[in-house]
Amino acid sequence: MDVKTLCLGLLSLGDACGYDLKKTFESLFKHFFPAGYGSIYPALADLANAGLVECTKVPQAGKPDRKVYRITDSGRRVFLDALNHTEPQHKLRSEFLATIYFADLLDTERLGVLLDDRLQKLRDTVAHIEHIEQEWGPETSAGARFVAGFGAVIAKAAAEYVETNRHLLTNASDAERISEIKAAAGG
Amino acid sequence: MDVKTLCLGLLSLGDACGYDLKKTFESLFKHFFPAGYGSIYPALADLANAGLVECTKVPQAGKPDRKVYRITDSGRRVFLDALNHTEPQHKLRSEFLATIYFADLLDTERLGVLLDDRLQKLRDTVAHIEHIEQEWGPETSAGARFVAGFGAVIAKAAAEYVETNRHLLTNASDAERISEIKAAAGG
DNA sequence: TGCAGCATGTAATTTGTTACATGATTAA
DNA sequence: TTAATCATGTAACAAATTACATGCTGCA
Repeated sequence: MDVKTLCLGLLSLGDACGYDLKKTFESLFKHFFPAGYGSIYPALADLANAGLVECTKVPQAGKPDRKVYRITDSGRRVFLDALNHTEPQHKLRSEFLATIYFADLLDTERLGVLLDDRLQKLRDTVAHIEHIEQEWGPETSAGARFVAGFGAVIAKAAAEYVETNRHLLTNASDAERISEIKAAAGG
Repeated sequence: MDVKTLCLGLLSLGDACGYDLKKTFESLFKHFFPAGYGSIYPALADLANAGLVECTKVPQAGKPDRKVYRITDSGRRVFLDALNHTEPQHKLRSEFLATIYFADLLDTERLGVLLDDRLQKLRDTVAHIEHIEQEWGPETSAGARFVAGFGAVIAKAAAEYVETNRHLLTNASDAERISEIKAAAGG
């Protein structure tokens, strides 16, 4: 599943132009499947080229034509097929954790900033997801709700972990750190 | 922070050849910063080319020369600099969540398989991290322990979420699903 | 006056993945 | 005899990011 396939999937829920899709990617999706214009516009062009979507140009005053895409029957089939016959991956790539791995090479101040920043981002994530959920009506799909809940739970767990364990990286001497961490692991 | 920089960082902890680094990437790192030979070997070549590491060839019987890399002073400086002057990202790309978002397009059986698979992978992750932690001696860095703990906590939280909420995707009628999810969100 | 929002894209670059290519040793 | 481990790489390909390029409207 790449950006192209996901665009196709989003179009299966309703017509949209590239700008609209970008907004969708900026809501819930941004937390687990980010994409920018540089991926979305070429994806739409490819999909149209393959006959999986159709494009209608809507003229606008003082703006480029709004190119509204609609999924075709063929597109629906292709998306269903992708959904059912590919094993979905779940990939994390954390420069944050890689950096923290080398915590003893960082000075205390820098380490504090990194942890604070991450914590802030995690809290922002939770707040953003909860905000999105509040705006959802009763028609919202179970899938969307499940995914939002997943994101919120993970971000909360991560934030709590950072909060309760950051002192292990900064406070104590090496010997103290180790015994504390061992004790924490046992509980 | 890319694979190249991370290789440099790992070499700051001790000399290694590409094969050794791959094993390191297959232990804890695989859960938050995966890399294959196709990234590691070119990375080492680049680092050597830039004078950030030095390479010593150790002849072996019936095997290619073992190319042992050692970080240089310049390499250490560059790594320290990267660690201190880049804001580390934390990127998730989940085809799994994207697929689940479209749960209502999946038949129950397929959905069940997807959830079971993910659950199994999450449990494998927890088991693997705990196995790694058991083998660690008292000299293990606080950074490594923090990162391992982080990974384990997140995987556990994810597994628990999937376990306790999967029925929302499969069991009930649409109307029942929605009220259940709302109730769960409130608690 | 300046910035955010609407609306489109292209092109270069970066990065990583996958497949290919080789080959001895050792344990089950 | 078959698979895993050790040990090296290259080359083609896929995919996404970033920077570039344009330009009107409406609000503060």
